[in-house]
Amino acid sequence: MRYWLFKSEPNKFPWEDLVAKGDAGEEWDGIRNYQARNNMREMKVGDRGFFYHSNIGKEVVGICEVSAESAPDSTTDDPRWDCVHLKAIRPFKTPVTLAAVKAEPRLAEMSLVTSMRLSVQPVTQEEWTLVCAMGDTDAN
DNA sequence: GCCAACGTTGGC
DNA sequence: GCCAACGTTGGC
Repeated sequence: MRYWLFKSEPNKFPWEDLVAKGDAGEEWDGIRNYQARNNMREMKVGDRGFFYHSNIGKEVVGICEVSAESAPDSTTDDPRWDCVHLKAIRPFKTPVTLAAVKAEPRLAEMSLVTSMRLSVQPVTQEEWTLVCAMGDTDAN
């Protein structure tokens, strides 16, 4: 299983909206960046991801799961773009802020720090475990 | 609201 | 294939 990080602006699609979708999950559409798309193409059903609120909050607020592998993005006719489906697993007990990530030397190589603008990022096992611990949240 | 970073587009 | 212009993202 691999780990990822998904960004969302909370005034467009907040964590609570993904929770409300339940097990049906949500198509993670609208990604128009090749690197982000390529990351989604590598995902398998059951992969886990952090759900990060950009702009407002700037913190990891929950854990989600890939519920369908990458398929054509239904919001466009452009065949270049496809995306996975996500469903919510559990919220973070304590959200982990970007400031906290930046303040942690062991997370200096995390994509959230090094590739700030990438909207779908890979996360290593070590980063996953550490960020979950910082958020007082079950990593599994 | 500003602006730096950076990805994409399109003229040449 | 280069690169300037442009648009978007996202932290501050």
